Amino acid sequence: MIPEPTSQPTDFIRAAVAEDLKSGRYTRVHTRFPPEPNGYLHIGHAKAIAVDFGIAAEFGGQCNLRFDDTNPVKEEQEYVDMIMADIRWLGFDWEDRLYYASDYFEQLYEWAVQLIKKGKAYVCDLTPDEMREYRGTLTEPGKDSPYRNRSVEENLDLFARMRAGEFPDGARTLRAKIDMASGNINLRDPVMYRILHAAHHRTGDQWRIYPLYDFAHGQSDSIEGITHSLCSLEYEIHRPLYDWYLDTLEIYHPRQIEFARLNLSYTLLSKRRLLQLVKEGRVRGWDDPRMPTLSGLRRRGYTPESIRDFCARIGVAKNDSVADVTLLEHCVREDLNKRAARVMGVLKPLKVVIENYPEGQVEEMEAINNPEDASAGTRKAPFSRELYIEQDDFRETPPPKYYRLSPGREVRLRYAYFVKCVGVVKDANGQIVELRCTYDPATRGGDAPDGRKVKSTIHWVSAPHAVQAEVRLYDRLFAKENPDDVPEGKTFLDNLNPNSLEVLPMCFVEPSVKGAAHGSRYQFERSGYFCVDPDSANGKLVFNRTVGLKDSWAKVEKSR
RNA sequence: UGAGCCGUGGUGCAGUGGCAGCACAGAGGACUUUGGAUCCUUUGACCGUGGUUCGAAUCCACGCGGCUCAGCCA
Repeated sequence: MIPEPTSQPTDFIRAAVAEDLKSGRYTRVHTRFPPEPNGYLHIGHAKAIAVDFGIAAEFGGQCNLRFDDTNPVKEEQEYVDMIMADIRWLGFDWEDRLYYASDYFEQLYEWAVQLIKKGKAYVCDLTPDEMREYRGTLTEPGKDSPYRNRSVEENLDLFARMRAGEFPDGARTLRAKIDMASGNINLRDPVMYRILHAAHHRTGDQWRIYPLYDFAHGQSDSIEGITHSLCSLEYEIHRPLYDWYLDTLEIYHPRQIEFARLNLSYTLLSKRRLLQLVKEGRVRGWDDPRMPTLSGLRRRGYTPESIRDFCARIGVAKNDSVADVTLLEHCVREDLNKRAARVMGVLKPLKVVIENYPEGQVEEMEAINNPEDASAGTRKAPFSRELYIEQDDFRETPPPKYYRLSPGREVRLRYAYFVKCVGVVKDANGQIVELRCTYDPATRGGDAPDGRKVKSTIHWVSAPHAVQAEVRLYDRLFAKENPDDVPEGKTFLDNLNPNSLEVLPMCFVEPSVKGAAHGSRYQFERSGYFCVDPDSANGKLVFNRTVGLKDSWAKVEKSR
C-alpha cells in the first residue's frame, strides 16, 4: 500500500491495535471496509477506507472489501461496480479478498437455528406497530412479547416456514431473546430476520427472509477472521449486541472499535440526501464535480493522493467534528502545485492589439512547464500582434494597489515582452472591447536590458493561435457552512448555493493543450487548477476548475 | 427524568502527572518573470467548580454542554 505523505499519525485506534498485539489478544491485524451498495462513495468513505486499509497495512495485515448487502430493496449492482472502481482509484487494493454478506446467508441461517435451539431466539408475530409499543421508550422498559416463550419446536417450524416463503412481508420476525428491560434499546429482543419477498442483486429469489445488519455484521467479521472491526460512532451502542451474538454463538470474536465519521464544512455527506440531489436534478449526477462523491471529486480534478493526504491530516478520534473544506482545498493545491503543467488560459478574454508589432509575425516564446519540477521541461508559446488577456487584468481607472494594466501603464506579458497600454477601444455602449498597446522589442523574454521593472506579469494567449474552450467554474454546493442549519419550514435545499456553477463558453487556451486527454490536469497560470472534463469531444475542450489559486489581490479588493 | 460516548485556539488533531504543540484558516513581512509557489514572523485554546498531588489538559467527584439509540435501514 501507498505510504502516506505526512507524519505517522498515532491515534487511539492504532494505540489499541498495538496494545492488542502486545497483549496477545490478537496475533495479526485484519480489517475490512464494509460498504452497503446503495449509493456512491463520498469523501467520508474515503476517511473510513484510509483508516481500514491504512491501519491494516501499517501493521503488516490485510483489509477485506465486503459488501454489506442484507437489504435487497435498496441495493444495486451498479453501486457495487462504482464502489470498487472508486476504491481502486483512491489507491487501495483488497487483492482477492472480495466478499459479500450475502455469501454468508446460509451460514447465518444455521446460526439462527442454533440460537433458537439454545432458547435464545424466537419467532414473533407482533406487527411493526405492536413491536414499537412493546419496546418501551428511552426511559421506560419494554414488555415481553406474548410470543417470547414459544417452544423450540414451534420456533423451528415457523422459522423454516418463514424461509419457505409461507408468510407475507412483515408477518413475522425472528428475534433474539435478550432483555426487554435493558437500558440499551438494541438489546430489547432485536429483530434478527425479517420477511422480504424481494429479489437480491446477487442471490436472486433464493431467499424470502433476510438478516438485519446486527445479525450479519459481526458474524461476517467472524467468518473472515477479522481482528479489528472499525466503524463509526453510531454503532457504539450496537457493540453489546455485536458481542452478544458472537458470545452466544460461541464463535471467533473480533473487536469492534468506533471512531467519528467525517463531516465537512459547506458539504453534505449523507447518502440519502446526495441521492435526493441526484434524483431531483439539482446536480448533473453522482459525478457532478460539485458533489463530494469520489466520482465527483475525480471529475473535478482532485487527485487520489490529495484525498489520502487530507484523510491523514484530519486524523482519527471520537469527537464529533467538522473538518474545514479549506483543508481539502489546501491538499489539492499542494499536490497539484508539484505536478500540474503550467499553461496560459484566458477565461474572460479582452482583445489586445500590439500596434508596433509587425503584422503577420509570429514568435515562439519559450515557457517553463513547471517551475516546481525542472524535469517537466519547456514548451513554445506562439506570440503575435493580436492577443487575448484577462478582462480582470485591465482597469481603466486602477484602484490603489492594483498593479496590472491600465492606460499608460507598462506590464510584462509572461515569457514575452513588456507592453504599455496606449489606447482603449469601446463600443457604442461604452464597453471596453479592445486595448491598444505598444511593446518594447528589447524586453524579449521578459527582462529589460535597462533594468527597469514592472509591477506585474500577466498571462496572454495569441489570438490567431488560441484554442477555444469551455470552462466550468465551481463554487461550494451549499452557501452555508452547515447545510443542515435551516430555519423552521425550510430544508437543506434552501441552502443550495445558486452560484455553484458558472459556465464560461468562450475561453482561450494556448495551443499546447490541444487534444489533451480526459482527466488531464493543468495549472492555468495565475488562475487555478483545471481538469479536462469527459464532455470534451471532437476537438471541443471543456475544463473544470478544480480549485483556484490563492489570490491575495482578491483579498485586498475584498477588504476595501 | 434510561443507556452509551465526547468536551484542548476559528477548524481538525496531538499532548495520558512535569514549560500546552502541529496543521489548516486569519494577520504581518521577505522574495518573486504566476498578486502563484517558497520562506520568516505573529494573533489565538485546556467547558465549569471542587478534590488528590510539590505539580493536573491528564487522576477523582459533582455540575454544564454536545452527540448517538425507541427501523422488520445500514
